[in-house]
Parts: sequence; C-alpha cells; structure tokens
Amino acid sequence: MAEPTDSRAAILDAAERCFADQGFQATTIKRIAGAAGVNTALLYYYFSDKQGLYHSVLERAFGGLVAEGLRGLEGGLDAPEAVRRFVRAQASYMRAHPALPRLLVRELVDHRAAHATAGISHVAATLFARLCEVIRVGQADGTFRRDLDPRLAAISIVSQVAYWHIARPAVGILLGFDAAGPAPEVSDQFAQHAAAFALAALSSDRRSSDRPPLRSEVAR
Amino acid sequence: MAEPTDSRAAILDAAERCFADQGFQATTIKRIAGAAGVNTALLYYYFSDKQGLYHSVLERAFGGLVAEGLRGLEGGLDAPEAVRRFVRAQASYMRAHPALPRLLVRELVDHRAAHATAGISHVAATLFARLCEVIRVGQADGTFRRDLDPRLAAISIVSQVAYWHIARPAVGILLGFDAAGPAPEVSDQFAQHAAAFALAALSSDRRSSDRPPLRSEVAR
DNA sequence: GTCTATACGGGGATAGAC
DNA sequence: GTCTATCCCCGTATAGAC
Repeated sequence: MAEPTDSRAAILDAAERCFADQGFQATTIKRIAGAAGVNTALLYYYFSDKQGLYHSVLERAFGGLVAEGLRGLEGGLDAPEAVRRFVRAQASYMRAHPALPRLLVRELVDHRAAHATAGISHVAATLFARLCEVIRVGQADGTFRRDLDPRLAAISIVSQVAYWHIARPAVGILLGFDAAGPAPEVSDQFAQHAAAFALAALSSDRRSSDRPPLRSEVAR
Repeated sequence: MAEPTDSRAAILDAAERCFADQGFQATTIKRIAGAAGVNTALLYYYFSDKQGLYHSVLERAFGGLVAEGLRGLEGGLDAPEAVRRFVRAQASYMRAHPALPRLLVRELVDHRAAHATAGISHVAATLFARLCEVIRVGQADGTFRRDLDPRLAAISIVSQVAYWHIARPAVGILLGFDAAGPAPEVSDQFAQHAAAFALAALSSDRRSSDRPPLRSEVAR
C-alpha cells in the first residue's frame, strides 16, 4: 500500500471489495478507481479491461485460499482430529477474509464458475482431495463408518460452514437475530458445532465421540 | 399463458428466469420484455419500475416455497422419518424450481436479503420452526442425541442440499465431472446421502440407523 | 392494454498531455 | 505512471398514439 507505484495492488484490493459487495455488473470502473484513490484511466494501464481486472482478482483470491488452507491442514493423520482441523481452518479463513465467500458465490451464479475453473480444480486436487483421503483413512482403520461415500461426505462437511457464511443474513433471521445478523462469536460457535456434527455423522460407534459434550445454546 | 391479458404472469415468469440467470443489475428490462414476448413499456404498465417487478418476483417465489414445503412436511411425527422427509422435500423442490436457489442466493449477497426479510421470516416461523421441533421431539424421546443444539443442527441439515444446488458448478469440478456439472440423478443421490448423513449425526445410538446401508458410489 | 418513439443519464473505454 | 477530457453506447423510464 505504501509502496511507490503500487497503485496496482491498491486497485486489486479495491476491486476485490467492490466485486464482492456489489457483483461484477453493478460495480463501476469509476467506483473502483475512487475506492483505490486513483484515476479511472489507470485501471486500463494495468489491466486490459473490466473483465481482465476481475479475472486477476479471482486468481489472487484463490491463490491465497489454497496456500493458507494447506497450511492449516498439516499435521498428524488421526482422522477425527484432521476433520476437526479442516473445519476450523475453513471457518477461520472465512472469518479472516469475509469478502471471499461472496466473491466466489457470485462467480458461481454469475458465470457458473467459468472464470474460476482453474482455481477450483486446484482446490479439488489439493484441499478437497486431502479431506477425502482423511475420510478414507478413518474408514479403513475403523473409526469412521463405511457406508458413506467419502466424497459426498466431504461435501457435507464443507457445506455447513460455507452455507453459514453465504446465507448469513438469512441465518440471522432464522436464529432470531435482528438485521445485523449473527455476531462473530456465534459463527465460531457454529464452526464448533459443525465439526461435532460431522464427526458424529462419520463415527462408526458412539464411544469415539466421548468428547466434552458441547451443548452450545445459541443466545437469542 | 394462454389467458387473455395475462401478460402480467408472462412477465413475472420471464423476469424470474432472467433475474435468476443474470442477477438484478445485469438483467435488462428489454430482455425481460423480449423473453415474455411483450413490449418494454408494458412492464411499466403492470409494475412501478424494475425494482417493483423484482420485488413481486421474490414475493411470488417465497409464497410457493412455503406452501409446497409445508405440504411435504405433513404426516407422522416419527422424528427420523420426518427429517428424511424434510430433506427429500427440500431436494425435490429445488429440482422442480431450479431458478429459486440462484434467485435467493443473489438476493442474499446483493441486498443482504433486504427485499426478502418478510419471506424469510415466514419460512423461519413455519418450515424452520417445524424442523427444529422435530429435532427436539427426537431428543426428548431418546432417538436423537441431546448434545446438539436443535437450531444449529437444523441449519446443518438444510445447508447440505442448499449448498449442493448453489455451488453446483464447483461441486461438479470437485467430483470430477466435466463443465456440465452433476446430472440430476447425482443430485438425487446426494439428497439421499444428505439425509443419511444428518440422521447418522443426530442418532443417539448406532442401531437406529439399521437401514439398508446405501453405499452410494458416485460414478466418475 | 399494447405499442412507437424518444429523452436522459450513466458507464466503459480511449486519446493524448504531463 | 498518472491524469484530463471526451466519445459512444446502452439501459431506464416516460409521453402519447392506437
């Protein structure tokens, strides 16, 4: 930001916020320039056009996601612990990068992920594959039940935290909060719940879930 | 459609498709008119303006959702069976109305559900409340474990099928399908899996899940 | 109720000075 | 590298004829 001539980064940052907040169409070049504190024409110096800028934003976002995600997944191979760590990493990443979920969802519905196939394929080959592998390991050593398809189970696991963040306004209403939506603590609480829910679904016997029962009441 | 002077319905139908496909901003009045087979100016005869039309589309969509959703939920109070029925109803509704998930997601990210608070509150008071109640009943009679918050569990249940449809293009890539995404049969398969996953998470003992183990391999 | 014609504004993009 | 000025298209919305 303070770098000389790093207007480019400033533009990318501003564009990411704007695209996430309002979507591709609704975001105007002029607004991005304003938010970045630079001139409209400068966007065309650094990027081919609006689409090119958008594409660059997506690439950068996905790169960070995979890098940080993989870091959160390193460590032992104990299956239940790995699942718990995965959910925690997913939740903390979304909390740290609130723009990302909206950005990705928009890309999904706006272009059927056409501008993001490369990034998603990368995620599929790294993060998602890793999660599936963990589930298979758990099934092989008997801690996880074997009558669930590992890949569908992986989607079930991912969906909980993802949906929570995508549908935050609706979730707020469902849980009886006001328009402000659930507070960050509630998101943390849900992440804990999601991990427990997933492990309960996966476990092959009830004993393996002999953890401190977290009866987490959501405050109204 | 064949009704005389029911251009109004034709406009609403076309608008629903367009808004779902491209979003509010990207959808042009002219395109809606074209898709409805009427003139541009006619939209302003029936609706105040673009926003008014959008609002009417949302209202109609939510009305149908609640009506049909409640119908699918009637019947016995056996908790596990009710959960299964809920997931099945959710999946079949989304399959029958493919535009709805995208429409709602767009409203969530575009306006933080501002235009849909009434509809969502209605869903919260009917469908969601019903699902929570079912879970509580199951916990009370001992078939469901008691260390899960019923409302968070309800969100976990809903999230699976919802996410599947929202993220369909990404899911397609994750599961190794081509750009076309998963076929409808795979969606049905996932709905079955989601119900089994949810019941496994909820059940207080393993015996209660002595159903035909559906080892559903997803074809590549 | 339905159409034609048009005004009006705003957004993407470029030329060219500095 | 960064800015000023400007062009042109297209989308919303209205007036008014039929």
